[in-house]
Amino acid sequence: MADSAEHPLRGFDRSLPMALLRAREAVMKNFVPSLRENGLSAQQWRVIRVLHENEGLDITELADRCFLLMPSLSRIIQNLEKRALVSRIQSSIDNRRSVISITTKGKVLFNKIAPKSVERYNLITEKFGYGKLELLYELLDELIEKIEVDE
Amino acid sequence: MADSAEHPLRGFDRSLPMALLRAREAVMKNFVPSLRENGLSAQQWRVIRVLHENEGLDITELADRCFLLMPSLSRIIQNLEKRALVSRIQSSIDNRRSVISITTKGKVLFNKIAPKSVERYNLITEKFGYGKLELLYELLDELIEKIEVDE
DNA sequence: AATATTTCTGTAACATGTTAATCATTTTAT
DNA sequence: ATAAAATGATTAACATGTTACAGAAATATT
Repeated sequence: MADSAEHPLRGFDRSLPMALLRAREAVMKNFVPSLRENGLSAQQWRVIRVLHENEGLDITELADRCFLLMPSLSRIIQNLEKRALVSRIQSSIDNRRSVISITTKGKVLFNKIAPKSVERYNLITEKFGYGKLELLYELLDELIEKIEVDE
Repeated sequence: MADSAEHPLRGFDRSLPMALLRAREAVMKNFVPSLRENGLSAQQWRVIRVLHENEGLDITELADRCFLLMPSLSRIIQNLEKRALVSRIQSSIDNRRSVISITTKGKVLFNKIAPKSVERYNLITEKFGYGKLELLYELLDELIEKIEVDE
């Protein structure tokens, strides 16, 4: 078509960031409360989850995988550390670096919550359709990829 | 297929909320800085934009259209009001209600920023393709709709 | 009319998002 | 070996996200 240059500012309801935000909220709805029942925020759950998948990460690596900025993660780790859900050990090679691991208590909590996450995901898959979900993933990945080329 | 019930917890990188968040970040990247140059956050821009489209909204209505929670919006309006970008008038019919409008100064700012938003959107449309973008919108809408049925 | 309930808005308290600045510890350059 | 630059992590400061609570005004109930 190549008529993209002629479109005026799209109505706010139809803007791409809003559509993505609304979809995300819809997906997360009804899962956040069950996290709260277990004393976790969505972001804290992300950290727990990533550490369960991959034990022993330095904070920079963890921030990258959790898609959290360092200042946020720094505070989150302090919080989780106080509750003994994660532990921190200083690297002997590089004194700047800390390595974070999930504790046994953290793993127990993970195993308690994980089934609810699976359940939620299965419900969405059922309602929306497996094929469409896969298509959506592909489109989102491609969108990100194309946007980030030379940017 | 109907095998949706058998999937274990998806790898974190591949979780739906994360995919949506990453896509949103990619879309917003390079637009937020140009907002900052004009002294606005992304949320403040949302409010300005919605008020420009639709002048004279009470705060509940505005929160709904901006997809912001009331406490956040309450603070944002106070901020924008101090800077004379929006104005508030008490409803004479219902003393609880405030009606918010964009000021002339707010409109000037909107007109300064809007072209950059259009430009950004056109670039994304060009890189990703108009057809795929429309497909993405449809999928996101359908996802939201199906999730929110009896929920 | 008096009371109870709902509605609109705001505040409180804490967690997170975000940019900038800081500090200590490497690593690199000279 | 020393100064300069880069790196890992934290803190500062302010805006926003989020749940709970509070207050005032309108509406419904009795």
